[in-house]
Amino acid sequence: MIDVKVINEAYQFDMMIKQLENAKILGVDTETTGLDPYTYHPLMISLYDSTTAFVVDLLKIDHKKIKQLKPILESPEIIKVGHNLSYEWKFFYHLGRIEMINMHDVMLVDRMNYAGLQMQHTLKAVVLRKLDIDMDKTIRASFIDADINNLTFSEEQYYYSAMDAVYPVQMYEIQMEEIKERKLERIYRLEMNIISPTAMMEYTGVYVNKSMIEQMIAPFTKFVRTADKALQDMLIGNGAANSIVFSREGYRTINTGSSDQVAQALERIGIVVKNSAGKLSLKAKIVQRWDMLQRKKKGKAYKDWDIDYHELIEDDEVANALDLYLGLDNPFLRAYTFLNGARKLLSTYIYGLLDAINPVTGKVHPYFNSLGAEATGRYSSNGPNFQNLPNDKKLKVLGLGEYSIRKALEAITGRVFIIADYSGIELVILAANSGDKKLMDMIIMGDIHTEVTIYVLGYKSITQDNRDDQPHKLWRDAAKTLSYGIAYGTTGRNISETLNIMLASVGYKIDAAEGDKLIAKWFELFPDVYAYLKSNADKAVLKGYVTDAWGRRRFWDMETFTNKWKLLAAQREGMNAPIQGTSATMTKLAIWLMWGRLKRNKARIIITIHDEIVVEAVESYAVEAAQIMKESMEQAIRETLPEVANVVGLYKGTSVSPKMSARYDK
DNA sequence: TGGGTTAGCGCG
DNA sequence: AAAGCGCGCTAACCCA
Repeated sequence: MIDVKVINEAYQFDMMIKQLENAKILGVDTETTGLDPYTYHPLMISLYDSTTAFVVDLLKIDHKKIKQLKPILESPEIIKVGHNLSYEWKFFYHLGRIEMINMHDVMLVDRMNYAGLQMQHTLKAVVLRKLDIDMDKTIRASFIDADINNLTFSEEQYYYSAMDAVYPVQMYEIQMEEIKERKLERIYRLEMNIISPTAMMEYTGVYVNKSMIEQMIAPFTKFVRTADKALQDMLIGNGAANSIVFSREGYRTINTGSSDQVAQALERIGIVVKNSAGKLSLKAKIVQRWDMLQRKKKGKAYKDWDIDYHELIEDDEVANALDLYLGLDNPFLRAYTFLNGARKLLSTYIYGLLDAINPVTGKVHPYFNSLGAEATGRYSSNGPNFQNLPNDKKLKVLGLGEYSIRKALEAITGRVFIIADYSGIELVILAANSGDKKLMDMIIMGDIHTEVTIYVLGYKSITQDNRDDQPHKLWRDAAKTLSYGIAYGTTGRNISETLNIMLASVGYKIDAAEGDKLIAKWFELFPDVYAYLKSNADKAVLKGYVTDAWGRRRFWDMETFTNKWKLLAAQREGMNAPIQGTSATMTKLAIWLMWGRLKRNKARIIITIHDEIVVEAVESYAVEAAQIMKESMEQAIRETLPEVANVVGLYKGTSVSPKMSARYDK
């Protein structure tokens, strides 16, 4: 039985501190009324030094005393063990400006040790697997939204809070053993190190210009409403309506937000768009493919729709945008896909972003889950997701190019953003890991995509000088898609479908078999890449895991391989995982390196998007910060891809190019 | 009403 | 029938 000591008087707290100073290992857990440090109320701190479990009752202890934990939590001698420690990190930083170090996060370690196996990583799930203890969550304390004016804790609640610090300590040795077995020591250190910069990123947040976003509501709503009304009128006028519903807002035949309803309505008038499984689908890619094929068939069984948006729509702006959208020929599909795109931006990024603004800081504080993509090791972001904000091009295609979601993210007064990214890093990794000298040379010396355009697609008119002009750019984009597709384990069928759409305007058309030939041709050019990808596909299937440059592993449940499709999926995933994993490792290392060098009060890492790192720095420090970022990112390349160590110097400023971006201009 | 799933789409 | 990798979010839809 664990000895639990409740701390509710100051002298007890002081005695606890004395004892903990001698600890070697310390379990850490906190209880609060919510998830957001700026708005929640702290309730308890649980600490376990492997002899005593302390529970500090923060309803009774002065929060100023939390600062006394600083030497313990910041001690490099005492290892802090907990579940999802970025949460605890923010807690102690917020309440005591404590920067916890030397951590072992049982949640992250479990994600790393079982990457790809789709397991649960809650404390309850990990404790069940590692300690064979079933934590009873029904008795356990939950204090979300608790009314602190009316709150006292029961003995049971103290006990169960204490256990949240105890179990992680009991799992420590077991997990360390697993790490050793898997040879994950180096990745483990990196993942634990970046807990601090990750937590700080979340804590710092990003200022979002609220009024800039609010100004987008009216035009975007207009676009959605107008396109919706046009589509309704077109469906009704052409006999696709089963019923018409009148309301205060107007009339409608279907809910255009339902792709199912739209697909069925279109089916009624002979517009039957199906995916390869034969199911009705209105996915953009499927729609584009269908539209292209119909264009070819014109004059046969194809009904030519004579619809003029300008007759249906009063607003010229919307009608003009609809005229051009995606180059689709069919006016129904054009209206629908356009509507769908505009609606997505309005709901997810305009309203979504406004909802996410923190009432205390006025900033948005997304979570950055450092092993969110647990299969490959990449970060993910949520609440809101800052890794998929639409770029300006997307808005331009919709005819809303005068607005920008990304530009609404602004550096705070007196600071600037510095954005540094690895460009085309996945192909660099592919070249380095496979040892394919030819691919590496093409990346470094010339332009890989232009070369592939010439040698694989057989389009010879492109040169380094004309590559950005049409139609050459079209071909180069197709070559780029082919190269990245290959790194993802693509198939001939997929390549044929994708390239046929991309190159439709120049009359390009190949079938699946010809797609296979293109892939084979690509591999003829880069034979070492073929051998490398093949060996990873084999490893995934035969050993059940593959490794990245630092030994990061992705696993598969080999029992599922009796299913042919799961086996094929594992081979594709096996080809890609070491590439994505190495890229993730590289970016994480860069984050760790710059975190150690950037002056905390002058520069903060605020966002990471896979191969990009954004820092917010005071203007006078920006040049120095940019240099530190550049050096950190280059060092990260050298330490993850030693093969290219001598090469990096050659593309100083291109492959690693911190761009100064002064978004602050008030 | 509330949770889980599906379709579709945003990003690298 | 399934055939490019990795994520998260919204709305619709289904079921209890």
